[in-house]
Amino acid sequence: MFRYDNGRLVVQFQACALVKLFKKVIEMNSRKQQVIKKSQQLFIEKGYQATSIQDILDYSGISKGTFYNYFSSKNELLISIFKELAEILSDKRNEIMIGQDPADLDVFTKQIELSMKINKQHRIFTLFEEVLISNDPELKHFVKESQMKVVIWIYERLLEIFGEEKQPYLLDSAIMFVGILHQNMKYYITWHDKDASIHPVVQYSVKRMATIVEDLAHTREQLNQPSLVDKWFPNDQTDSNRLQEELKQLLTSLKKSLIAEDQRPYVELLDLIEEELLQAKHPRAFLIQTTVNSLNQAKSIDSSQLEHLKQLITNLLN
Amino acid sequence: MFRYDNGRLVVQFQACALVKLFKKVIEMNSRKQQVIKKSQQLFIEKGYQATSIQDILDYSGISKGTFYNYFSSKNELLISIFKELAEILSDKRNEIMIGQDPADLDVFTKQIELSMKINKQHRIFTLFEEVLISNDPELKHFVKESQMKVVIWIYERLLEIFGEEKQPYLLDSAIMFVGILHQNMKYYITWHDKDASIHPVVQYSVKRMATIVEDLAHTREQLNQPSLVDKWFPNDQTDSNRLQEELKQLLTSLKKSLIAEDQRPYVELLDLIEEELLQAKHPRAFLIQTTVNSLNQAKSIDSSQLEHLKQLITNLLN
DNA sequence: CAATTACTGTACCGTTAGTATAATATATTG
DNA sequence: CAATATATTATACTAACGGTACAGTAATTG
Repeated sequence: MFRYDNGRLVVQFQACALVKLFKKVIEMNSRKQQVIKKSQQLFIEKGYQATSIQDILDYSGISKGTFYNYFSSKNELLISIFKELAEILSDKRNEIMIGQDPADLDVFTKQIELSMKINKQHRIFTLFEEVLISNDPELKHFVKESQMKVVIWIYERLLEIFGEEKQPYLLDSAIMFVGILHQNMKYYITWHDKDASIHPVVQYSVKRMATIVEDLAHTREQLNQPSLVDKWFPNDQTDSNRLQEELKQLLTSLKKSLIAEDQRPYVELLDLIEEELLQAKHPRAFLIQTTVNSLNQAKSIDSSQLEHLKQLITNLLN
Repeated sequence: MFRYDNGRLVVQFQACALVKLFKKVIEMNSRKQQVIKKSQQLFIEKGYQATSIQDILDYSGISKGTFYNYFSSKNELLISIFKELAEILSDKRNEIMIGQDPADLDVFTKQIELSMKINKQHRIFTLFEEVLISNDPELKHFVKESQMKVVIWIYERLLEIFGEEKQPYLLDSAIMFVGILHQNMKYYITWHDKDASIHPVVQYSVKRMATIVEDLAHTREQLNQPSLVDKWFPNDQTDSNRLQEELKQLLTSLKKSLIAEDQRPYVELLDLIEEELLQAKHPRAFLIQTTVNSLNQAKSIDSSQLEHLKQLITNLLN
């Protein structure tokens, strides 16, 4: 499987074997995921505070030792859950964007509606609120940053939708949109049927936001300068984030065409690239490079996309 | 002090003596208030969860037995604090309204700004959030109801400001205004100087809300019917609330004129009426009646106002 | 097979909210 | 003033929690 060619290490094997190797290296599977899943269920049912570690142990069928082998604390478990959900959310949002006009307000509405659905399912708001309190500064910071990221994502989408000329007012609009949306959701859910579609709420909220954007552009009133974002998130971090977003979008699009062509194994390869590149603390360039090379064999991936992918990976790895 | 006149019990004495009697009957003073005050300080500094009961005992210099004699639990203490703050807020809001046009948007802005200031001072948002989590259903319900009351108060103010013809859209407007305001506050505070005036934020938020109201009236879009409020708060309760609000406004106005005329003792009498009428579980009609009667001697209170007061009290007591 | 690794079980620590109670101080009342 | 009632203290206690420590066991791997 490994061999030297002119002093350079070369790895060659089928996609399947590579997948196996990766799965082991990345150790993303196993019971840890199970524990996350189970505790997530418990948190949804009972809430974070109300769920004791003993509950989690009983429900997942592991011992305390194992738990603290996986997670250094209950809070760290919660962060893991949040991160996973954020990943899912981001993936699905990108999926919606494929082949669509980024400036289409309806696409944005669909993305928000989906986010709200997942939020509702997993009680993310409740968990966030529950945590904003906790004494763990790390956890607090994580949640605050997550919420900030949501605002920034919306801000950047609004930029695509309303264009550069509205830019000075779009950070304010994003902030207020989040407020409108959450508050509307809250009361709509308490007053209407719990299983009622949230679509009207989202649509209604988006419309209000659009009105606000127009109004702000007209009255030229501004509360927060969009440049404040850079202050909070250092430039290189936002740059990196942007690259990550771009990569994710590209990957989702590639995956879709692969699935359409019935070339599933390659999808797994893409998953593994994403995994190693975005999740691992120290991505192993060598493994990623190998995987990308083996993508050459996939016919449904055209060379320009592959070039784009390689470019993104190089940028992300430096 | 007591004497019988034709078989009817009559009480006659000066305002001062009456005040003393009341203070004892109502037992509102004493160290309990001190404990509330001290623990409030601790909650502001350290947060609710992070403040242990032992901290409160040490800081207020009482024993555990006394604490649990005053409050049945830590949560109940928190409710006491909330109730007191709500009282203060309501008082100050009414004070602002005296002699002003209820339809003036600037008056509303001032009321909101003041509420935000007090909220900021006492970290009410944080405490509310901190509590939304707790497992105590009573506490949760209390907080939710409090937030709902804020929305309803805003809704009723908007009704005064924008008039009946906008009524169908004012509940939605109130809900979204709360979202806009809170969200704007949150990011404004994190990005700007902590001691910066919040006036621009409030003004900005109110303007957006006004835009939304106009837009809704124009597009005729509605998410929540204002009648839903009655569903949540039974009619008699909202009626009672309205009476209470009216009483409070009248009292604040009376107090102001009394202070202007330098007749302080009567102010205390009014305080005691309010105390007994709105706080006590079973207001003693007899005591209130007596107090009101002794108000006849105050020259700065005209008879029409006194009649109004008597009418309100009768309505509230049945 | 041997050695590393993953996992279990149990006992333990410090802290927390809340209970119980006997002793003591402070008011109230006849 | 003295008897009584009430308010307060001090202390010891319970049960639950998050988290630690560690010796023993099962599974995996080269």
